[in-house]
Amino acid sequence: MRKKRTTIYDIAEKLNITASSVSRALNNSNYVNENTKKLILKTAAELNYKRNTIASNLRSGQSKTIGIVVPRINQNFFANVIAGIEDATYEKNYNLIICQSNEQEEKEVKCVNTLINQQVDCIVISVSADSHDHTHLKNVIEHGIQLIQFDRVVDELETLKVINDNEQASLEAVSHLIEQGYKRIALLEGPQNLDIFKQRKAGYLKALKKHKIPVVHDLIIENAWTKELGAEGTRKLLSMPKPPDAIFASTSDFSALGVLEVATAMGFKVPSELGICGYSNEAFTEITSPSITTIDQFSIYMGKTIANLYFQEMENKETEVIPKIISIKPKLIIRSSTSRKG
Amino acid sequence: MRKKRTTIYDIAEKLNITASSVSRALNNSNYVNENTKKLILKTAAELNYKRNTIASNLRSGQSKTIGIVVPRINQNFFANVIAGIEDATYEKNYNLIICQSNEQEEKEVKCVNTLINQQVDCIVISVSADSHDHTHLKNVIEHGIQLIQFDRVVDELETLKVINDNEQASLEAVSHLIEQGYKRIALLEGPQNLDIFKQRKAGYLKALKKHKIPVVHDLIIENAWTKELGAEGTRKLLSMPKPPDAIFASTSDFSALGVLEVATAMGFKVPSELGICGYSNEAFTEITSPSITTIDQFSIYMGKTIANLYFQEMENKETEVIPKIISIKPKLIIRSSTSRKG
DNA sequence: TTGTATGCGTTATCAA
DNA sequence: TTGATAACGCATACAA
Repeated sequence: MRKKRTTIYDIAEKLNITASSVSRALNNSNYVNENTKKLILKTAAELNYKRNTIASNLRSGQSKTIGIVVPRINQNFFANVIAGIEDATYEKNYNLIICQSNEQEEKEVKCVNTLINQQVDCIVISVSADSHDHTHLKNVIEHGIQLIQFDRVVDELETLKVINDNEQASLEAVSHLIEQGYKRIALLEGPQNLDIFKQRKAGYLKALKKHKIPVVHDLIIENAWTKELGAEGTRKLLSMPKPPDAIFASTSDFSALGVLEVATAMGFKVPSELGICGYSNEAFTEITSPSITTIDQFSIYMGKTIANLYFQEMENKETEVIPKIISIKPKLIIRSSTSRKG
Repeated sequence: MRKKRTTIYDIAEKLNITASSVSRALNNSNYVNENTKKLILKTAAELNYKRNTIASNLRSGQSKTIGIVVPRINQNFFANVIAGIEDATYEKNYNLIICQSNEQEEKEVKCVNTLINQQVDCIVISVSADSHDHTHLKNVIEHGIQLIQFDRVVDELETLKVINDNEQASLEAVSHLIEQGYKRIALLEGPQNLDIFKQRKAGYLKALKKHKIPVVHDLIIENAWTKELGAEGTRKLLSMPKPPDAIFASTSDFSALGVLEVATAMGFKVPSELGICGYSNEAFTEITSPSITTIDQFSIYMGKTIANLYFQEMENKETEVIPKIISIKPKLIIRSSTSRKG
């Protein structure tokens, strides 16, 4: 069923020249007669010739392909980062191979290996939640493949990194809550083996300390990073004898949504009796009632940054000093769910 | 910087055998001594050998890669379809190359050509809004590459297709509105060069006809397929001397959201004075107030269906009759924005 | 069961 | 400016 494709030999044969000349013309080399070049290009178009990138890649030893591994493709943040990367790489004729780890280390390892097999030039990864062993990532480096971590990074691995300043963002969010007069602020935290969640917690603690508010450990709920878990944690919190007057869902807006739903169901008024702050600026946070205060991570921009970082690193090998870690400052988006003053 | 990778020759050399034996062992051929096979596999692991998929693909003439072209990666529906495809193809060790056309025909053509160059085995595409010429798609077929269209398909192109039954879904949605007592039902329609939007309009017209409601052309708003355009159309509709009592935003939930915002701002009560129905079951439709009635397209399932369709088609070449078009019946999700009866 | 030889389509090097 | 040839790494038909 697969018909034979036109190759440079077909073109050469038809024009009574050699494949080398055809190859040169197709690559716009200067060492071809202008007229034969035109003729070759014309014939190539007539024969509907398409370059065999695989053969070309095998010969040249590079694939012009970037591999991406994310926990889930269809999560807003990741989809946006990928879109950003695609945008920036498209112009340079790079391809993207996308894999999702489904938050499982085992699948993550398989994905990474596949990408190594594929001879990708660069692997961009945000590690999965249950990722603990990192030999597969070291392997990437050993194979001479550029490794760029983003968002969820493994700190001890010395690679290029593009991250959000999570601690600062959390600090600002919690400070904002305090300024709004909230005094018992609860934290929904994410898996602490992921640095991003550690940092968000650190920002929370820092804000409390800065404002001399004591840390109440009962107000910190572990592993509340889905809507359901967020809801569950909220039920617990709001049933306490002294419930919190604000909840910082540091894991995600989904978790914050869980908070909002439970709070509303339990008759707590938002924001007057309970302040809510999420994380990620998912589209829906703007249209809930009340709308949810959250933190924008500039995800598309983050993708573009990742791509450009790679290109820079390629171009100036050892000629320029390149920052190894790019930290993007997220932005606190203040909305109704935390606005009880002016 | 890129170190030399281990090849089958390195393994062969080390074990004093030939590359063919190594190749056979690595491919789990039966024509290798069990012991040497074990030895080879062990040595391969020791040397951190990774198969060069590019070379392998060049040799075997197939790439085990599926190319995907969608208007936007970070749109919920497409992200979900891709996630579904990834899920189903991952087990079979297929790779995905993802491109976005940004709704531009020119970029779509470039994407498709890149994928042809990459020797992908299959191209999965949902055409962009301004797509008119389809020679690039015919080209895919001419190159012996399996072409699967989904959602936004070009009808006249005889390829495998996975679609939603848009007409039926719209018919049900509008019928539901009528049953709820709405009498002047407006339609926000999408670009009519895309079949999906034609079909949705057809469903709308069919429902009116079925219930003997006359078509009022002023109630049909063209090209209202973003939140902004939906809002604009709604302002127009609700300013009419005889405004509609329901709006079917057949293009998307975003458009429906625009309707809801404008309606609320203009003081129309939803659903009592104005019914609203969207399309796609975006996550946010569940949490607006009121929640929005919409149509679920089973996007992840759609992705899996696409992948399985490809595998079936590959396996039973000419042995079985395969349906060329798979139509998935979307589901009407009735929520508050249209519920004014018991 | 193993080895030999060849080709997949392209490009780089060298010679003409 | 063009042509001949080798090489990228792997897989397979054929011979041994």
